[in-house]
Parts: sequence; structure tokens; C-alpha cells
Amino acid sequence: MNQKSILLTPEFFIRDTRLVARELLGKVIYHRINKKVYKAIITETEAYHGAGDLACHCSKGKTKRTSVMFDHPGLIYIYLIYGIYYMLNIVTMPKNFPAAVLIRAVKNLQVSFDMKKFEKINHPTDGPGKLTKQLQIDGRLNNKLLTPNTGLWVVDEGIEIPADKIQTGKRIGIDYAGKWKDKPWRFYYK
DNA sequence: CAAGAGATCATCT
DNA sequence: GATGATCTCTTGA
Repeated sequence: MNQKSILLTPEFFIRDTRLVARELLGKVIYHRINKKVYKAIITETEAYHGAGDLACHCSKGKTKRTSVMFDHPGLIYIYLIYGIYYMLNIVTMPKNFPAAVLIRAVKNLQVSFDMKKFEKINHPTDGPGKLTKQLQIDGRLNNKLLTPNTGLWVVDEGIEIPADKIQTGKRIGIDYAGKWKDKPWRFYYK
């Protein structure tokens, strides 16, 4: 980490989910596992905001699975979908307001054994299931804090994304969510 | 190309 | 017992 790098703390995630989702674009996510460190640039996110948002799992109320979204910002929410793929989310908003950002895509995947030299890996990371597979992220991180101590963390390395390079759109795969399905709460770098 | 099916399991009803 | 914030492969026009 150089001097310009800023580790994202719960302070960053305590704000409005849509703002956090938008600002996460261009940030760098790190995952340390088995003596390797993966890193990649976040390029696509979606916001799931509040118990009223029918697309959000938390609209069903507080259950074993969703309780982490009601907890402190900066926590990691991971769940298994279709029995196969892990979805990576980061909890936002103050405690007791259920919300989270889904990380949908990253790019420039790299791996390092010493945190100094990074080597590029050319595997697809342009989907929420693909990126967790490539970064070797699984359910073990669920309910943990997003910090280097845990092994998963996000850094602002000063990558600027011009406003005209940021696209918004409808969220994917939530056709059941009534009027909420058309909310432009998906953000991506074009 | 677009559309459809199958994979496979934690969680909730 | 049903289902899903996905992905890949197969089918058919």
C-alpha cells in the first residue's frame, strides 16, 4: 500500500447505499487466502436498500441469513445462490437499517505472494458468481468485518472514473420485485 | 444469434 | 418441499 492508498473503513459504508455503490467503482478489492493475495478493480455494483426494497433479501424481515444486513456497516454478507455461486455484498447504512451493496464485476485481476509483485490473471471476473470463484471468496467470510485482519478489504488507490464513464441501469435478476425492479440502482464502468 | 434447461444447496415456509 | 441478486452449455431458427 503506497501513501496515497486509503483503506475503506465502516465510515465509508455508513452512508446511503446508492452513494456507496456508486463510489465503490474504481476501488480495489483485496483477498488474502492460502498465502496468496488477490486484487482487482471494482467495475460493477448494485444497491439493495432498506426493508421496503422488495428486491432486497431483507424485505422478508430479519432472519438468520439477513440479520447481518441489519448489523454494522462494513460487514461482509455472502450467501450461496442456486446452490453453486457465492454472492459478495458489503453492508451499508447505520446499524438496524438493512442494506448492502452487491459486487457484480471486477477487472484487472492480479495475484501476489509477497504484496509487492503482482501478476495478471486472465480469468473472467465479469459477473458476481465469476468474481467470487476467481478470488476464491466463499461463505467463510460471511458476517466478518471488511478489514485486512479478516483477509478481505477494499482500498481507495486514487483511481479516478470520470462521471461520463459511469452507467446506471436496472438491477439484474429481480423481476419478482414489483415496482422496485426498475430502480436504476445498478452502477457500472463502461 | 436467442431461448431454455440444468447444476445443486442453504435458507425459509 | 420450493426457491433463487448465476453461469454455461445445448438447441434451433
